[in-house]
Amino acid sequence: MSLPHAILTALLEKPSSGLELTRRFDRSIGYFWQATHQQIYRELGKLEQAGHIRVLPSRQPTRGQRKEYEVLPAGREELASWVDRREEPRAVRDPLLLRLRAAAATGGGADLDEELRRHLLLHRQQLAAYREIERRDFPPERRVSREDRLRHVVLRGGIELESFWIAWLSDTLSELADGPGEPDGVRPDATADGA
Amino acid sequence: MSLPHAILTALLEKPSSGLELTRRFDRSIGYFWQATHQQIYRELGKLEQAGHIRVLPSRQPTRGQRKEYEVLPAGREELASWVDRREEPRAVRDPLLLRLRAAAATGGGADLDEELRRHLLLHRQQLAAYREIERRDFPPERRVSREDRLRHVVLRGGIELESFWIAWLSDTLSELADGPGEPDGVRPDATADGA
DNA sequence: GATGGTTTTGCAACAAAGTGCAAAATGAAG
DNA sequence: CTTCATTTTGCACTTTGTTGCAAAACCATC
Repeated sequence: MSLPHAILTALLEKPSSGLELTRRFDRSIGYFWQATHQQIYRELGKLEQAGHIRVLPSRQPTRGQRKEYEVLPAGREELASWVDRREEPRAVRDPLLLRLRAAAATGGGADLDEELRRHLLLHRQQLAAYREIERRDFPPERRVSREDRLRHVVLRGGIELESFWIAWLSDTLSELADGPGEPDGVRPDATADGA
Repeated sequence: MSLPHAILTALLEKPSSGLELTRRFDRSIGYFWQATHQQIYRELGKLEQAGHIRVLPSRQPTRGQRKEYEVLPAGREELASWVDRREEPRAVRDPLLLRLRAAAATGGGADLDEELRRHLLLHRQQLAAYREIERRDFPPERRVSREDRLRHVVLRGGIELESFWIAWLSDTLSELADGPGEPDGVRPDATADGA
């Protein structure tokens, strides 16, 4: 539902071929909306048919030939109207939270800790990547344009989301680590069944 | 991918009919994984065929007749093995962040503020709901079971996620509010083209 | 005991997202 | 100039999620 808009945004920032778009979805845009090259090509086709984008230069062979796309006025308008639309906040839908709940229900999840630590590491790496981008692209300046501010707050969103995960994972690990505290007063010490 | 596991978890916590499950997906479980009743019935059918759950008592008419499901050992095992599986952290995929970026690209988004404030309100309400659940279900006690701890950290996850959104939305609103600061030194005052 | 509303279950069609695979062009190596 | 790997594009299939609608049971009322 948002993929076409993600693509329009990317193409507005810079006209690109399908492959370039794919690469850009592995960086910037993709940090907030992922897509494989297959999805992208499919959507490019639809957007072209809808008259929202067009192929840039001359050659028009069918396959294997690079095609650069640019956004047409209709596409820009569609994107602008999407921006102004009202949409309900996306509800949380996270498998990890669900898995913890399932662990509570089954009484299992012996080595959840390892998985949590693994996620913690990954989120730390992602946070570092975002911080690096912020350092590079948003040096502390006054008088920045509205556009720059928008891009910056989006990045801040990514940064704070990663920070949230890191904090939550850390809390969760320590909460599950100290004193498994069984309901019946049993104090299982180092036995591996704390999980 | 996770829906069957969400259902198994819910049924482990308490055997239910499709309709009861639907209601429970509007509360607890649904806070982390949403599903409509149609999805739920479809999935119940699959889970039954897979031998993961079964209809509880006697009557077996076809339609309109209430059916209570319970989890079978095979279902519990499937769930437990899912808990122990490794899964990559789910990447961020949020339309609102994307929309801000689109606003930067189109130069539009005149009344984004209103939408941001609306989301802020909704997240505050959700946070209040979570806090209420926490107050009711997790009074400050020592010696809680591992299961309770798990359920509690999941709820904390929800609470902190909502807190993140509230903080980010507030920051974003104030960042976009003060001095639109155009790049060329132009200071557009109340003119609506700040967007 | 027919009628009409509500509850509970479910099918069917569609839309969006994810995966596997291959065709046309391009370029390098023998 | 043939062969082979690589680049770029794209089709086809599958799964997952969403929406619209309806059938069977159940319940009340006339």
